[in-house]
Amino acid sequence: MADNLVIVESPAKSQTIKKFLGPDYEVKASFGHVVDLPQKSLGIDIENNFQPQYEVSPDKKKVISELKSLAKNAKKVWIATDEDREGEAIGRHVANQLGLDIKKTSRIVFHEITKDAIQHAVANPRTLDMHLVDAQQARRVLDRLVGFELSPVLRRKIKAGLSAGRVQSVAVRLIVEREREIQKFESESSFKVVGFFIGDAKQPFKAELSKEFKTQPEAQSFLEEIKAALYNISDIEVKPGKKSPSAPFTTSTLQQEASRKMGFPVARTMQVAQKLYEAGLITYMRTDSVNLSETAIAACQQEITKLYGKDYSKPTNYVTKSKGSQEAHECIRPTHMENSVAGADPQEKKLYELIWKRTLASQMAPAEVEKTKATIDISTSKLKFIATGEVIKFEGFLKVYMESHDDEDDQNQEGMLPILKKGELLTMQSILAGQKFKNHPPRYTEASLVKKLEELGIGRPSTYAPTISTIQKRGYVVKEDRPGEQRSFVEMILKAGQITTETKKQMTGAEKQKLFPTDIGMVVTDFLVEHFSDIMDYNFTANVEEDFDKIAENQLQRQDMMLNFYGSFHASVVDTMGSAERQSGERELGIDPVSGRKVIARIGRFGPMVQIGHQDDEEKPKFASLPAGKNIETVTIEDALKMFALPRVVGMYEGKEMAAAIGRFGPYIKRASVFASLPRDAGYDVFTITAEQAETLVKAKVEQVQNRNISAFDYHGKQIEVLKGQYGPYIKFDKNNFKIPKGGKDATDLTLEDCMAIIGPKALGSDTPAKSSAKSEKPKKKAPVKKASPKKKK
DNA sequence: CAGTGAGCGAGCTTCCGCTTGACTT
Repeated sequence: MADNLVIVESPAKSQTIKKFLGPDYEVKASFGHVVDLPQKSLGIDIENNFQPQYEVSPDKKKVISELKSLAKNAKKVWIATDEDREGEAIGRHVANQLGLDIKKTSRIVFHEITKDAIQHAVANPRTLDMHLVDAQQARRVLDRLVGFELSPVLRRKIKAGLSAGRVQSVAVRLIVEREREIQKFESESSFKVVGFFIGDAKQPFKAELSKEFKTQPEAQSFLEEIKAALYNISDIEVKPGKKSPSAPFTTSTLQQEASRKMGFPVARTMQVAQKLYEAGLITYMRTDSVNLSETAIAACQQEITKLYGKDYSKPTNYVTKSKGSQEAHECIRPTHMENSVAGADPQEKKLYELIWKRTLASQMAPAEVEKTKATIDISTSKLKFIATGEVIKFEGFLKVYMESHDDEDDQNQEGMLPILKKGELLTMQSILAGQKFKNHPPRYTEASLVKKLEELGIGRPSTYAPTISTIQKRGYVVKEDRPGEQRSFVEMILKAGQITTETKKQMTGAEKQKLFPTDIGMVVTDFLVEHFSDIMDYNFTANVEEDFDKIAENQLQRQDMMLNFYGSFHASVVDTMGSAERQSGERELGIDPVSGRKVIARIGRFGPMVQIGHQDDEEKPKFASLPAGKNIETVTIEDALKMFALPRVVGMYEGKEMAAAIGRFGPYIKRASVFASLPRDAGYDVFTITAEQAETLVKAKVEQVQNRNISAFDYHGKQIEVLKGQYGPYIKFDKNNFKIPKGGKDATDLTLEDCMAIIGPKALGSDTPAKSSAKSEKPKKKAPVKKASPKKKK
């Protein structure tokens, strides 16, 4: 039994540290927080200085009891949790649970896991910082109060199942406001003029006109003006420039780059990184620090020198600049720089490579470039053409890594220019004046939302991915692809003294894996902004963080901060609960020309919808769902009226009606009891699909269902079916599906006994032969009765 | 697989941050 027990947060870390400390030290993990507020109640004694009522988290009971018994047998316990607000609190809570004397317990910290750092830490212990712990308590209590008091307001005033919080509600707000900006955005177009020239070097190059024209006539008259012009280079400017590498990865920048370069959702990036971390291949993946340990810097230097030579190495220490960063860890980097390839599967390998390259590049020399700018005079105009080019003189870090950007299409791809001389006369090959449209602000991707949140200091590395998934789970936001629209644009070309004008078409506005607010998301945001503007303020977190810092520095008492915040907050909760009207996002679209009744869009019990008429009218209102891709704010009366035309009878097939409608799973054709989905991307439309097309779909579906059955058996009055499914044959029994094990019999050869074996005694269930036939009939009778009466009506 | 659409309010859920598995598909 070791004399010393060291407690850290992460089990993967404990292994490495144990190696550095030797046999006298046992290193164990707390697995994060060990106590928390109760899950199902507020757990804060508001009257009594907002005292939190912490309890051991259910999944940590085992951890605590194990630590307790180890601590009993150890001579000394060291608290080595992360050096930040949360880590200090974890340390305190662990010490409490183990019954240690807080004032005497040794607290050690390190920011990197190297032998030196750990040994230095052990040689310089301190005690737990209770002010820092207090700051964490303030953070925890404030988040709980906000979440548990706001969520019920939303459920009462908007819809069941909703939630609000300091982080998630602001994240949704960002997306809602961006969407409205985009809706409001009116794309202006202008005419950009590009000339293609050839000089003495006989190598064509292009140059842009220094001015854009607002209208086509302006652009056209310019082309007329220069029809017979001569061009010469009036000036050449050559400037050296530098490009520096980016800092090594933090959680947020890793998520952004993995999203841009590999298309990973943020949760996947974290899962894959976790695997790499657990395999000991990279450092901790939840960090806001860009700091590299000295040993890591040295390892990079060695690797760069070996691979590319000494000139490419430039050891650099980066400084973290993000708001509210706590820097308890290093940046995300490979643990062994000499391994340029690592990882167990293709995703891990790709992510590792990205991390390796980014880390290495961060320690490499800047790239040196030469920027050339040539000004071209036009003999018949005062305007000038400008040609720019860039030549890389020294690759530096670009040899390894090039960061990508969100707005790729805005970037001017600066290419090479041929050798040009001042005064050189140029031959104009052609001049192109093309209509260009301004783009609306981009919608957020998961990763760009994380970037924005980090800039605002909202959320932490450990919560970025969960937050993104929460706002989707709550139905505030959806991640979707949206098809673009066709747009026509004008292009004029001046060539050999002739101007030709052409109208071309292009696709625009297509979105891939972008975040869109839902109607619920918009209504909730509007409601919260109206009634709780301070919490919805983008600076709310930054402001409370200042207070937390003051608490940590003993310049502010936790109770004072809580009192100050809660007084006005709770008052607005009570006020809003009492006085605010129920919100449904109702919007009047217009008048139905047939009935003369109002057409409105609103959120109903089951989500957004359109309706004709009002509940209070004598005639009952008619309801329909919103068309795909529309929401309450964008739906038009035409869209709405179209939806009321469904289900639409398309025609007859063998004496029975075929109807087209849109259901939960998209558009479909129904004939008798057969439902056939309209295949996507096949150009079908529920409103226009013909009887012939519908018939083909129905026939195909019927055939598919017939082919699906391989065999069926009777098992005490229940069916065991062997079916052909999308992913191969399977067994269906009692509404459950069972996989047929590989390597066994063919699905077609399975007997009843084989099927029973696959289903297993547990799933075969209670209706065993042991029970009397009378008993086994009972549930059978009950079942259809239950089905017949709709379960929701009460 | 493919429907629904009110409101009261019992009873349940809800927050953010720190960590991994134990579960399904």
